[in-house]
Amino acid sequence: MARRRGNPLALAVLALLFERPMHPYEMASTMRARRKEESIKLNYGSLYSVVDGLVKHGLIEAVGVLREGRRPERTVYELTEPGRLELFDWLSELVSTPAREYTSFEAGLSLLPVLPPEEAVRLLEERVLRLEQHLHMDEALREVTVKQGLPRLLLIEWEYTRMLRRAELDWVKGLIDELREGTFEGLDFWRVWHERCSAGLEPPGLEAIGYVAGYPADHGAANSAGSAGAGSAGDDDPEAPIA
Amino acid sequence: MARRRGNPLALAVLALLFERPMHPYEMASTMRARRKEESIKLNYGSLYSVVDGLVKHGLIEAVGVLREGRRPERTVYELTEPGRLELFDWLSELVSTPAREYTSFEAGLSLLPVLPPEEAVRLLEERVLRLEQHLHMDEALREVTVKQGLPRLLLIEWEYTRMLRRAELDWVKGLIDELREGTFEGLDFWRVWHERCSAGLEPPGLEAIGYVAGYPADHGAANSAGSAGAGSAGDDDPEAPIA
DNA sequence: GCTCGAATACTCGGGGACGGGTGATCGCTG
DNA sequence: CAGCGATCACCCGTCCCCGAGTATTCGAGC
Repeated sequence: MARRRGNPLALAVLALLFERPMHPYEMASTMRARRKEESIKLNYGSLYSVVDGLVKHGLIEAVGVLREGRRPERTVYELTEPGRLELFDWLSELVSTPAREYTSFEAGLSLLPVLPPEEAVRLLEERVLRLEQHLHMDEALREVTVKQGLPRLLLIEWEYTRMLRRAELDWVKGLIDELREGTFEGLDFWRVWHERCSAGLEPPGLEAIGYVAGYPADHGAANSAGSAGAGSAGDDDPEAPIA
Repeated sequence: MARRRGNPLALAVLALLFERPMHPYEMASTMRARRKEESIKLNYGSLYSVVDGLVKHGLIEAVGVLREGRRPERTVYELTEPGRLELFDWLSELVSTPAREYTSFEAGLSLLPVLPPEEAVRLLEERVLRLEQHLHMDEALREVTVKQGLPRLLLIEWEYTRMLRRAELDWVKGLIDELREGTFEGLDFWRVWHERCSAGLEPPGLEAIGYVAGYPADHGAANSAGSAGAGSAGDDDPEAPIA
């Protein structure tokens, strides 16, 4: 009971069984045929464990085992009533409620100051190229798929991701421009800070540009006491924040 | 060697140690102070295991154990030379190379046909509301943070996600409109398909709209035997899924 | 009729993430 | 000075994920 909604693959399984009973391998094939592995991560290891999980929670159940020719057995599953409810409930949640997702580009951006500005620009330009390539390939693949007769209804997620990629592309281009033109706020601080770090020195704190404490005002006193520790000389600022 | 680049939290650890030696708990505090937990998933369980992993691969090493007052011991780590290289290499990859990411909304969209169209619209509208709320809260939080003096350089990732959310918002609105106006291609098929599934019948195949086989042309012959809709034709089908 | 490759159907063991503990200490208050 | 809550610092058991492997069988071509 009260199962943790983890892997979306489980939802996909429920959705497939909503159409008709299937055995796991067939679920995988169907997902492939409909290009759903593009939007829902699929691999066999996960598939079978996810199916087991659903059985254990009573959301699906085995309806029989077939053997055809002398192929291995195939266990066919069907949706139970609780499973049907879970399917609608879970899917509703996914659609109606934006969830915090952590993308790796976001992670990269948030650590960007670690790189020297010039290097950052170079890498961002590389990203632009790659994004453009991906967009073209997507486009091509999409045309093929549509020609095969898959209706738009079954490809909305493509439109979504395509639009996101495009938006990202534009944004990155804009960022590059700002960096190139030098209109990006704090660029000089970036450079200085980076040089000192690379040299193995204590980096300058944010005081340099008006930043005072590493903590929001309300945390006030409580500070990770001994941060000064290692190399730096005795100084009045025991907690040079970024330092 | 040849370690698998998994959790971005590991990268964040490397980045922090690039500035100066720290003990794990301090890394966490620093990330919080800089609002990095917004873009890189942080929890203590992962942090300590990630640190262990980095030590095991020789990318960081313990430089000592401090005890201050009579607090518990704190093991302080520093970056090794291989660690420094890995840091730059990994970060470069994140920035320069777009990676396939699976978001849950994408998963939701790709299974959307499971819901009746009216319900889908309702849920999408809910999403619009929630997105707008989030955007406003972000905006507010951002203002506060900026007033605390965090420079733009340390908040680029916010600009990125904000822009993404905005783009999503617009897109969802557009989709809703199309569905409401009935200009969305295949809407009637959707309705029919859904009703039959709900009634426990075999859903109509895609032949109804010109789609022929579950597989792209080049797979040709090999078809997961029953995909064409067992219920419809006379049953020469040897493996009608359930009995 | 034989071989090669692709498809079928699943198994398994390692590894990593995660969340919920667990003490111990510090500061404040009555 | 006793008690209370907040903070500090870390550990551990569980669950879940995943990718590589395996054994079989069908079909196409020579």
